[in-house]
Amino acid sequence: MPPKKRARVNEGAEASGPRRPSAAGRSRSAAGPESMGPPVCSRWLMKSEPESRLKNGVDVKFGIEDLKALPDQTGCWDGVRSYQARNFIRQMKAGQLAFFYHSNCKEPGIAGIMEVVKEAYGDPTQFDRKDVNYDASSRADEPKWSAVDVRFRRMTRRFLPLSELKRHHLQHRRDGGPLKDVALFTRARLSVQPLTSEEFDFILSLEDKEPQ
DNA sequence: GCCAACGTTGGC
DNA sequence: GCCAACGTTGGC
Repeated sequence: MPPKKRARVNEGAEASGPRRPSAAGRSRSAAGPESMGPPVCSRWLMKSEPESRLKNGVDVKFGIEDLKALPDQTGCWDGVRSYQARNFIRQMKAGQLAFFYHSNCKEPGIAGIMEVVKEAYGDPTQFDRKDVNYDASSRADEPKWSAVDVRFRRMTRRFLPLSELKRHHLQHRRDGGPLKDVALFTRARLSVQPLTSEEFDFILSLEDKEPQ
């Protein structure tokens, strides 16, 4: 789910949820340089719906223009209600970049870039009875769901349509290119997805190329 | 608006 | 702990 309109300045007196002490992120620790395993992901793709749609009578529209319009161009990415997506939210580090992806709309694709400005904390909407994403089963002392704050960085120089990304994905599956395993196509319904910097950089390089 | 893919739930 | 039913996502 996309974030709400709530503006949220990154500050907040350390009201964060549980933080892993250090977790050492992805470090393959003592293993050799090339030990296999999940790729290191320090970039993200986050989906949100730019067109109006009612969910329980509430409009869930939140496109990149809506993020841009918030104070400090910063918003709380709340409402994520899938464990996989939540776990990615919890891995995010301040300063990391994410694509803003427009989903469930006339032209799905990547519209711009944002930056994580506040790391995971308890998603306030899970405790808000009036919120579409209220979760009666979540306990205040152990919030089930997490949110991050993100700040608009810039629009991509052109919109990068899903159809174009898919063409590259299919091509790369044949020739081993950078998008061969990209989560957008291998984990279709995941709303918060990890990207390697190789994937991120390749996608970004498309903005200066002809739509083709 | 249809429906495939896929995650979640709950009976057993 | 399996797996069928169910609900949701999201492209088309």
